[in-house]
Amino acid sequence: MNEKSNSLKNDSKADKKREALQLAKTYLQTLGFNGFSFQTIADSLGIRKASLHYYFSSKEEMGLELIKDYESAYKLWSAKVADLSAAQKLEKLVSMFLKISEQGQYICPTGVLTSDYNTLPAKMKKKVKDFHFMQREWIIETLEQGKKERTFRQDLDTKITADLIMATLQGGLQLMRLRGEKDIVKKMCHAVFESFYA
Amino acid sequence: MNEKSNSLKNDSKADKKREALQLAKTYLQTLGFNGFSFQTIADSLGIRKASLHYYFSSKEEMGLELIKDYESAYKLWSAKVADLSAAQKLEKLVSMFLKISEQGQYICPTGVLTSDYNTLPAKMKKKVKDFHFMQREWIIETLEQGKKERTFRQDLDTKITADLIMATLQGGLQLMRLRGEKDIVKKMCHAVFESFYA
DNA sequence: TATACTCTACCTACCAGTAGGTAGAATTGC
DNA sequence: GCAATTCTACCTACTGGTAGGTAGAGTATA
Repeated sequence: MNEKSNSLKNDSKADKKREALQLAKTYLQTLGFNGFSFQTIADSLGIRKASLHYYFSSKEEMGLELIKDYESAYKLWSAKVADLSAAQKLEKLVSMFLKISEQGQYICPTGVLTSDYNTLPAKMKKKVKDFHFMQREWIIETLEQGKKERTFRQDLDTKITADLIMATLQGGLQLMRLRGEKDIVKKMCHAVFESFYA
Repeated sequence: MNEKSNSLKNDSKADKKREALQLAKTYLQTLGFNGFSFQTIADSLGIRKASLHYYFSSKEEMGLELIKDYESAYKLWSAKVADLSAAQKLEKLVSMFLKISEQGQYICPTGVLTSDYNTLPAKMKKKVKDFHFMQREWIIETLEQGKKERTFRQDLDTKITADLIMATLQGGLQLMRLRGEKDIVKKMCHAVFESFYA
């Protein structure tokens, strides 16, 4: 009475919420936060819009969970690359963004949320900022690691360089969307990274 | 009945349309194309929403006129700097973006429209692309000018560098919005431009 | 009087969110 | 072991509000 019914029900329990969040991520990164609605997700999921409110009390809350998801994914990722050299870490960072861009019209979550920033609910604004500073901190630390490892120039301004990397990746994905040429982000990043080396 | 009424009415003739377009630009660059409505503009303008349809048959058409405006402003600007050196031209380009960023929460029009791209009407998508390629062409030519002038490195890849400049400016303004630090765009650009010189 | 401009009044479609209900599974009390 | 109850995972039907857009009347100016 459990083995069999489990196989039937297992996937339609609490991970329907996960499915919804996954869809929301797709829509967020392709259409922006104001570009999709509960209806959009409900239709894709095959349930009613009202039922989504069973999982998320409001769109704002769904947005907050979305960012929390991105954050924990980033933390997981950075733990996985923790033992690499600074140069390798940056290479992996670019790969991650390249993977985003490969999925067609996707752009990076922080980029979308920054564009939509002024229309976002207050709590989401704060979360977006926090997420940004988290990513920035990681890049700064990685650049400092590279200086200690003597692979990066000692006079590298890690803060400005971190901003530069973020802007390049964020802006790069957006150019990619417009032009469809998959390799421009890679080329751009390598043009930037060149100047780091000692 | 004319002298006096003129001073009162003069500005409310055909340039009411210009006023509307100016407001639309503000809203576009702060809230995105889906972040404002005819209602928003009508309220700010002190007229009814329906009256706006006298000037713009649809929001799509208003969007198209908006981009046309940006385009002609860009052409005017590039004509004005035509006689400068390549290095000076790039400096002026940065100044233009800095001026945008100074107006608080403004980001660059191409950046916004790229973020909203997938929700845009077809004709607007095409216009956005055209505008992008126009800007790109200008930067490529300017970089080539700099190579001829022997101020820029001869092995500079003008196409990739043009993309890099655009991504940096576009992404930079977006970081600015999030962080509020006005000088990061300037610093980032100078960090990039450094590597151009011979 | 003609035309330029703005209005009221309305439309349909969609938005986020709420009220209240239900089938069935899980848990509890005896 | 079985009935009473509660919880899960949805549902239908609706609210108030906004979106883009239209028809046609009213008003001002030349």
